[in-house]
Amino acid sequence: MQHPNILLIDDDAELSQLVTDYLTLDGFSLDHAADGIKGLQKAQTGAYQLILLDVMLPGLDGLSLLRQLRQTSYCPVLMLTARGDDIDRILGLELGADDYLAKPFNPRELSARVRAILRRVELAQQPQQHQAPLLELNQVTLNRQNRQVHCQGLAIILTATEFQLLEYLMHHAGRVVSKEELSKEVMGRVLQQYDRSLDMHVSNIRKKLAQGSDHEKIQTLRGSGYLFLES
Amino acid sequence: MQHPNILLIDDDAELSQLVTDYLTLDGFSLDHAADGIKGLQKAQTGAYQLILLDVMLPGLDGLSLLRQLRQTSYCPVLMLTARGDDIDRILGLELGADDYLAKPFNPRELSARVRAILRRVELAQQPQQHQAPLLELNQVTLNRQNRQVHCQGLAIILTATEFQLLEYLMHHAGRVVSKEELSKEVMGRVLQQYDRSLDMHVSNIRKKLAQGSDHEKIQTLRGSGYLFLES
DNA sequence: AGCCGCCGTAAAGGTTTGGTAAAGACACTT
DNA sequence: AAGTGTCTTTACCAAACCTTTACGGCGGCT
Repeated sequence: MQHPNILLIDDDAELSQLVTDYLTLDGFSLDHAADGIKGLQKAQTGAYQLILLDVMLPGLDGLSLLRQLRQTSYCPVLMLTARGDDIDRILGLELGADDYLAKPFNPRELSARVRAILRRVELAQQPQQHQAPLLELNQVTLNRQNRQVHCQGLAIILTATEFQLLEYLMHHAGRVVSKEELSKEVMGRVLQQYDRSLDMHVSNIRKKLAQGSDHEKIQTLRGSGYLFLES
Repeated sequence: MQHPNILLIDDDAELSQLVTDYLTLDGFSLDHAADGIKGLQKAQTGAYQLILLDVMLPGLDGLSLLRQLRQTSYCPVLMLTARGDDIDRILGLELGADDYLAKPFNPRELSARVRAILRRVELAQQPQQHQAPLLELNQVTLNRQNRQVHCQGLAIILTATEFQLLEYLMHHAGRVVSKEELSKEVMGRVLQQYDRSLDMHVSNIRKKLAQGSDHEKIQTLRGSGYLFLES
């Protein structure tokens, strides 16, 4: 990657300028947002390889922003904290920050951490490298970039889970995907007996897709799983 | 792979228990070693699909262990580091760790990274694809991917059990397969006296295949079993 | 020929699976 | 505190499925 795009979300103008200057010198492209609302909007465009996020923010605090962002994006996030912030909470259970740095920090250390995260992400993503941003199959168009789905031109509004589920099915179109696999890969948990959550999501997706066309798209193979039909 | 085996090498008993519990819930089989020496011995058995390795260890530190392991094994390794460890050195060129995670970490992130690594390894091994997705014999085409069966171009709808049964017979075409074997392998139980279930399934498969062609495909060897004819 | 055991299969019976409405749980928003 | 959107759980139902039952055919054996 030649010039990784980094989004800096911080309301301290002086610090922001410093960070921007330093990281630009190190070969990164910086973009900046000064409050949480604008920051979230920019972050959700998916245009960045990494996000530097201040915890203390006007508009929308860093932790809330991260939580919301995580519903739609796995973009790596490095948190900028004040000394004394609850580190455990930031990196802890429900939130998925990748690293943190306490202010005031040494710009060289920031740069080193940024590079470490980017290297890690690159390693982890090598297989999926060339993932098409657009899936188009059986009258259904799924756009990974803006997370929009259309069926015969009609916009379909899906929830985060529904989108991921449909994405997984379409990505493996023509192949039967077991409910176990779906549960694990999409919802991140092992399918338990009597867990009907997955069925509900499929049901809801079908209902929504049916608005655009009455042609069956997701086939049930009783006892085996679901299959997205290629036509 | 049903339950990937993971070896955890860490001397922190509490953390080890936590990780073991969490990953077990996620469908992994965990084994544990509390010091570097035992860890290396276990790792070298080659019984694991992935190794979680703490850097700070009694007996033999994680980096040395990794170096020694790498002389004989390419098993993927995820390093568990303390914050502030020299990430560059861990992931760097000479040592072959696949990823790292700084303590304290989010168990969910650990699980996600574990799955990411396993997926990557699985992808890399796919070229050898031991299971052909398509079986084609005696005018019958059986597609494992989309679970479809055709006979002379005509689509045949089979139930899950029927499909598995036909798959097994076709996979062993030209050899007589005993009813005991079929019952065990396909329906997962030993054949009991007066159990006619298997016969019924065969009967139903025959009936469905007959829609596509009147040529006999599954031969009965009275007292011995069934045989899928190669032509 | 007559008997016995194995197999084919129609039909009946019982079980499992999946679709879906509705209610609950949870987090975030106003 | 009430409202909203999302995910999960509960509950009911129908359909699909598997197994059992029952009867009949056929082959080998005496």
